[in-house]
Amino acid sequence: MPIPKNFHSPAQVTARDRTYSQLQRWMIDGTLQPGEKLNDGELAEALGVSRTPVREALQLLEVQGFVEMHRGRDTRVTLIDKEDILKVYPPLAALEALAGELALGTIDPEHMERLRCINADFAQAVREHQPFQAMELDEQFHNVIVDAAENPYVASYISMLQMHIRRLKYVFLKQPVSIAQESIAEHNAIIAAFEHGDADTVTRMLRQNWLRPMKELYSIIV
Amino acid sequence: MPIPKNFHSPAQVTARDRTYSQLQRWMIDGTLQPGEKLNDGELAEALGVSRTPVREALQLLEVQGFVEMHRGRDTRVTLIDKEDILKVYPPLAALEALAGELALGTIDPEHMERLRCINADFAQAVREHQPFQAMELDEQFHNVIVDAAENPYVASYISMLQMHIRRLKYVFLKQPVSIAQESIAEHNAIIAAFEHGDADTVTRMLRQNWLRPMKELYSIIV
DNA sequence: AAACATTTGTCCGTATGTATA
DNA sequence: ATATACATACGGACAAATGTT
Repeated sequence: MPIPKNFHSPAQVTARDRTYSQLQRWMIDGTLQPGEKLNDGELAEALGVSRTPVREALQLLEVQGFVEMHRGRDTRVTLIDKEDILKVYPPLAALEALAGELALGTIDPEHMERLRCINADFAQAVREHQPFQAMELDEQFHNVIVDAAENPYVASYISMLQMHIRRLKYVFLKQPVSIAQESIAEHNAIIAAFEHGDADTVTRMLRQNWLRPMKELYSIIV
Repeated sequence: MPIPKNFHSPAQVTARDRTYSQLQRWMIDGTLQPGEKLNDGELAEALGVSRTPVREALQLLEVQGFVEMHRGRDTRVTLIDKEDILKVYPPLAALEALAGELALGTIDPEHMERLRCINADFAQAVREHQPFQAMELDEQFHNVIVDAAENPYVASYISMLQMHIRRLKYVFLKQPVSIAQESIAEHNAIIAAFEHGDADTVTRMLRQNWLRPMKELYSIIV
């Protein structure tokens, strides 16, 4: 097993990073509910670290819109409502359409193979009614396109929006939503459009592949 | 002068916020050059605060892509090169096009009046060769549309990308760039398209109003 | 109206990690 | 290879601000 020489050690994950990841997970899966008050001292004790890394993690989460900090008053998980669904998906659809457009010029055979492979697994997960697996594979499919686009500004914002969407799904549905059949065909259409260099179809399908689930999710909620 | 009742105090600006704003300004205007090493202790002394708010400010700037922190090694202003111009503008154009699309349903007469007013001032600033004024008014014009769109996810990312573009302009040109005449006409076309509810023209012109300056800036650089 | 309780903000000392001699 | 210098990460105490009794 060849190990890269510059394997700059696993970059010892810091207390702040662990705290950040854990708090984000808890907010996404609903362990920390929207509107819930966060006491940095309590969190520090619960996580076995001091207040400093907790505070730093909370500030990062504030920038991302997961928490609201009120100077001298309190810190709370941000509230969400049904309408947030209609606010989060459109920018994601727009940026993924852009990513698709950019990827047309940089995508290589290896990327294409990954797309086909992931979509095959995705189709199987849908057939076998494994909603969590399907959701993960759906995200992986889109991440291949984002990777191919080679634009860090686009990539970082897309991943942030995906985290918000995860929270919306978990909080509103309490469980992974079963993904519609249509996605499989849409993914295939996207793959074919990449093969043909058809920019218009790539962007249109990528948009649709996000906006259709948005409407479905929105219509399910009370 | 009517003062809102819930005027939650001037929100006493914290040391962290001051530090954050100041460091960001310095990175944008080139006082802190790309690649420059940042010592939190030195910065703390220079700004008259302790290391904590400096560290916190640096972490926020890291998330935004203005600095890179290497655990136990150093913290530096991120490098930029010519190609970054081609990476920053497209997502901004895509999101502004989306903002325009969303704003079509929410824009009101007051917004329209502000657009006309700002563009008139913008035209004057261009005529009188005041590039800095013109740049500010150009940003204000676009911010009206973003405000009207009422989507915080879109708004926050657009403002971040605008900061990056400012840095690119300053660092590469050493001075505000004189904005092309075309922008005035494009702004008028955007205003007219809003009046007619012409979604296609709104999105197309907003895209063009960013991508044209991108190409100009890119072609000017070495 | 003033003192109190609570929570966040800041300071600074120390520990830990990284690179160099 | 080990030690040393330096920068960042963390911890705990103190200060400031806010809302309440």
